[in-house]
Amino acid sequence: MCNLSNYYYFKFLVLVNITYETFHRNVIIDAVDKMEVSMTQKSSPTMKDVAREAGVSLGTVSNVINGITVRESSRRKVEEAIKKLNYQVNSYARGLKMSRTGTITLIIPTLNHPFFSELAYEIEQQAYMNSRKLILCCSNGIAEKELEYLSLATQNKTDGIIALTYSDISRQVPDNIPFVVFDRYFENQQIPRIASDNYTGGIMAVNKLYELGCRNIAFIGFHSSFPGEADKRFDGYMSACRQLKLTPCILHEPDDTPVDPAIRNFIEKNIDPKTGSTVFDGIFANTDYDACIVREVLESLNIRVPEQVQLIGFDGTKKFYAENEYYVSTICQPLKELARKCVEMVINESEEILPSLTLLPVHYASGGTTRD
Amino acid sequence: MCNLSNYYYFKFLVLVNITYETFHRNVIIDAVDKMEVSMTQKSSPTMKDVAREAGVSLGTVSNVINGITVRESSRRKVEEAIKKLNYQVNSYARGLKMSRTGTITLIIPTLNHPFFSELAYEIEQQAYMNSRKLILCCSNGIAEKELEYLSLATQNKTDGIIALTYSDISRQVPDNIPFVVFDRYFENQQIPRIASDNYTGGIMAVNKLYELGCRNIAFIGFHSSFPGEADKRFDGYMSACRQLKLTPCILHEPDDTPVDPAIRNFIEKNIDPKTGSTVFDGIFANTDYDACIVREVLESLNIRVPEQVQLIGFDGTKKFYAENEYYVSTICQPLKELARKCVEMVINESEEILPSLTLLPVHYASGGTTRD
DNA sequence: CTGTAAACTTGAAACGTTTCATGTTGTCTA
DNA sequence: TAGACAACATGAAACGTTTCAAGTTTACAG
Repeated sequence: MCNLSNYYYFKFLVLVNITYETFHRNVIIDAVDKMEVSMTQKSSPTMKDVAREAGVSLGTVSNVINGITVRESSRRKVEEAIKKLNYQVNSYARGLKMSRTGTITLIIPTLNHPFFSELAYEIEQQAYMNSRKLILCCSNGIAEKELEYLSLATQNKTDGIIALTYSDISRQVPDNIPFVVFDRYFENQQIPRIASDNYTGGIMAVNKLYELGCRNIAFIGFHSSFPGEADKRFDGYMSACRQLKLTPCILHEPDDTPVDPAIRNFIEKNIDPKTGSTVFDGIFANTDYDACIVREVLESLNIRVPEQVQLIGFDGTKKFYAENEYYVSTICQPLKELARKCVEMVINESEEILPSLTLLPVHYASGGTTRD
Repeated sequence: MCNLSNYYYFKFLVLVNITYETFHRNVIIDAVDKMEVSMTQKSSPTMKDVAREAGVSLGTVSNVINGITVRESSRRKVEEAIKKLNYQVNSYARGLKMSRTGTITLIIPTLNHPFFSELAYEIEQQAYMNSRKLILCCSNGIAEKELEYLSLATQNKTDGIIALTYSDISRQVPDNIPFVVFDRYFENQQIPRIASDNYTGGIMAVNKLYELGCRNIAFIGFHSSFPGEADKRFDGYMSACRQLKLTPCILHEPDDTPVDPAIRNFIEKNIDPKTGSTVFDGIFANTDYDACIVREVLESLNIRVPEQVQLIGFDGTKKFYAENEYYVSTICQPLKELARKCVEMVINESEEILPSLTLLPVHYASGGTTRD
């Protein structure tokens, strides 16, 4: 029974015209099992079958499949047999023997955010281009789930792990599984980390706002309790303010703060009663997510963006219904390149020593919340 | 060499204080291999190791691991040994023996659309809850890639396939791999299909617009050349118009038409020169994607939504920066339930005959493009 | 204390590959 | 034509599980 697909099962019922109940009697089940063997060739053909069909040995078939040189005549016979039997390698047998499985595991909080989903998408595409399968694990940022997924991954002898977690799982990663970390900053500094150049991005945002006329630039952001490269955006902001001799004006709370009220409160506190506008004329928001909320709050307070306040976010989140349009003006992370780097490093075919930190350049893109 | 992580490799170089070049001489490589064996215990412990450690037989260890009853004292010994050796099942060996791998393969066009990414997310969560791993395949809707992914999946002996494709791959699916299809309509009608109740959704949209005062309701949509349940939205629209005695007003083009110009053209053609507004006062757009573009076009023509024209889309696409807010008023597909159904049916633990079509109910949600 | 049934344990065989020492064939030289 | 070497083919062993027939222990009734 167990190996019959439902479709096939259904066909069989029709064919033999018996009821479901009768069907379950052992006698009939046996009959079915036998039929199955003769009708469909039950389990897929193996290399042995191919070898027999082609009249060569197991080793020769293996050589053909793995592209090892084989006499032309043998190769042809084997290839014909493979086609005839519709043979497919059993990658679990291969995995067992080789202890290489051709899978990469991605541990990511969620897909319900365009940044994560796009990153996951790009990583999948890169994995595909490198003939790897992608195992997707959405941890929701829950430490226990992160660990559980990790141990699943090691159990499955995955060939590499790409992680974007909210807890330090590096201690539990076996030495022999390649492991790269996106953005996050672990205790074990030897683990290769990949991120955007957030620091430069922060500087870029402030400079852009300055260039566009802002002289009073606020920072709005929420920091995770778990350290990562994204924290550098704030550092970039501070550094640029120093450079440009601007007075910082900052909302920087832990990320368990309710975002909307905090932003509203911060903005209201900074409204100049004389002008009715805010004391700042530019805002650098730590993420596009924050920037979108900032914009909504500003609009609800009848402060016009970008006329009264210009706004730059971070991430490069694109409108889902328009290729290449952004929800807000933003510093774009190079997602495709980040994905490529992650996959390349986790595969690391060259077997070189990997840099412990790889930063990729960001760029600015206008999204209507700035006057450019 | 090959099994050393880079981290470990690096440590080793430091330890032994030799140069990279020297390192590659065979002699030294051998030395390393030997060291590795003694230093880290190279490959993970196997059941045999556990059995030896616990002083029981292989079969007993297997029984403990698989929750088969075993004498209490043996169980304890085995569990201790497992902990001590940090044993983990090798799921490739298990997969080989059982020809069950614990994986579900999802073939989906992309993650760069909130509908797909949310669906993928929910399916992953369901897979996790059923102790399955999710292999993600983004085909970009390219037929060849769909087939390639499919054959990868069968080669990997996946336990089930959930597909949302733009070509009929059903013929290539082996009989013995459970297969369910999301939305799409294949030639082979025995394959279980899962979708939202698009027909009712279409009716719902029209009724809602009618309820809100519209008496002239247009349909705007683009149909794939590959048939699916989503085509029923249009049927629902037509049916509701008949019911309510409304005159249909339709833009329904193939989906390779450039969307933006088509919509602009359609709308402009339907502007009443007297009022400056459109002849229709309500629009049902086939997807939220279309609806968003419709809104942008309307706004660019200075037609106000929802004051002059009310607009309902389809899918239930939420704003990425606000839980439970929609980009447009919409008919929501029950993504979580759809995902649950897909996984449940592809696993089909009860081994029942599966319905060939499962439709799940949709519901309306306001998103600011209607006057409610 | 014995006999018997029930409960548990044992280890060889099998799953479908890859590997590799050994065997076979073919080719070229002298 | 023999000898030597290269090229290729062969199939048993191994990878780490599960399974299952056969063996051993335990519990309990008489």
